[in-house]
Amino acid sequence: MGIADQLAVNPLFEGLPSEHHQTLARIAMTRSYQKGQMIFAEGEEGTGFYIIQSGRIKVFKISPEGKEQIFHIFGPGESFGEVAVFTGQGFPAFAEADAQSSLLFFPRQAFVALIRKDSSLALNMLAVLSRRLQKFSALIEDLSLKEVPARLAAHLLYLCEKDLDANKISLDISKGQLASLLGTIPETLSRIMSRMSRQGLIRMKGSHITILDRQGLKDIATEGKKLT
Amino acid sequence: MGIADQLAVNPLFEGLPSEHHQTLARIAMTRSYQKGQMIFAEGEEGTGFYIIQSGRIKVFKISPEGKEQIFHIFGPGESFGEVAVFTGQGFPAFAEADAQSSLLFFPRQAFVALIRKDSSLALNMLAVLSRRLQKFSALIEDLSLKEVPARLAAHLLYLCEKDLDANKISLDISKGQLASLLGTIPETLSRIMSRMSRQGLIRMKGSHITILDRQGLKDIATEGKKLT
DNA sequence: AATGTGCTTTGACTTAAGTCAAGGACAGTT
DNA sequence: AACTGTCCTTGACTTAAGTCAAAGCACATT
Repeated sequence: MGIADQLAVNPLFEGLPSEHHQTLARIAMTRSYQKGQMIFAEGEEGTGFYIIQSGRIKVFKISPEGKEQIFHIFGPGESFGEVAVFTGQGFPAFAEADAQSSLLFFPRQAFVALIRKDSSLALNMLAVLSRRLQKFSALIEDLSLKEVPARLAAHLLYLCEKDLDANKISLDISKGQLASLLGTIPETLSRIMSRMSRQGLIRMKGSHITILDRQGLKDIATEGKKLT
Repeated sequence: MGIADQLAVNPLFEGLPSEHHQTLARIAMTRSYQKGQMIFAEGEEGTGFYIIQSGRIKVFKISPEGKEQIFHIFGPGESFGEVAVFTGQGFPAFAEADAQSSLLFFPRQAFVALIRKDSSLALNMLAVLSRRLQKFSALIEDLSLKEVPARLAAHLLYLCEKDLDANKISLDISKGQLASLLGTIPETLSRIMSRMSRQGLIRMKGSHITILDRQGLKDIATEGKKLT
């Protein structure tokens, strides 16, 4: 499959005339990254943005003490680094390959020129950024208004909806990373998971989690119900 | 000053041809709100967005226990509620007038039609949303990686830069609201402020704060330095 | 000046979550 | 099967920040 065909099925570019897909394919550059390799650093000038062809990218910040908050882990078809394109300021966070990854890089100038010509592309981009803003709102809400058990419960329910897999989840990230995604540390996550197991809400077996009591999790996630 | 003239100086609309300012003025509707009146609720369908002519608007979420996290307090010239316009989903938070306010409401359909015709408008909107995303990133970072003294220090330095007022700040919101903006509660904020006073970092007199030791605050805000 | 209402501060206490340190489990390699 | 490194779990302890309750202030109104 050529690059233009890949782009045609991406939410950012769907509904565009196919000659625009051609143009996009021409301005895009393929870049490969090893696991652990940095893609950009916080503050670095944003010369363009990325779409993931394959692999997985972690976007995060680090505290002076070295603690890491993961903002998002992006997979194939998703884009990141757009914000710097439109603010003209540096990247607001770090990005690192979490696995061997192949990315498409879209240089800022060329992309902005294209957006000027195609208002559908602009609207698609607005939709993508708006959705990200919604996600961030949810994360802020979680971090400041909810405790870790509630965040974990919500996340498990989310995973299980996404995978549609009845109520079996297999984590595709390490528990340490999950902790960072939820704004906590591995020890705390571990303790809370075992409390949930003890209460019969979930069953854990390595990276496989089965949800036993969906309603119970929902109560913890959204009502203020406590995990004893 | 007519509405079109106000719009011409708004960051969202600057650089647009003046006939577009006319069109925008025609589709905008003026709405007035009393202090404390709700503008929209979380989940409510987003039929358009708002620009503030005068007054002040608080955008926030509430936990099941009733604790409130303020996302942002918007003043004249700023816009809010755009996200729902582009995602087509409900508003992601509550908005309430924090003072008697006069707003311009832009209905979704008409505004999207205009964005289709004017790519500069689209780019301006992309810049506005991108900057908001940056702010949210900073808030997430603060909530998960920093303690309250660091957030407060950063906020004081921010206010003092904005006002340019050497190192005198006069809070235009209540301390309770400041607490909510920083993701904490009034008691904690109060204690930390008095610790900062005792250490000679700031002087407090009602809602007037003087920064005495800028570098000391900076160390607390960005380096991991502790407030004893 | 007196009264009341709504912030703000202070004190004593509780609690969620982080730290530090020691074991376990597990996967891949030799 | 034994080894090694990494990740995960558990326990004992510390700490930041939240809760509850009581004053203290300050400003507006009568």
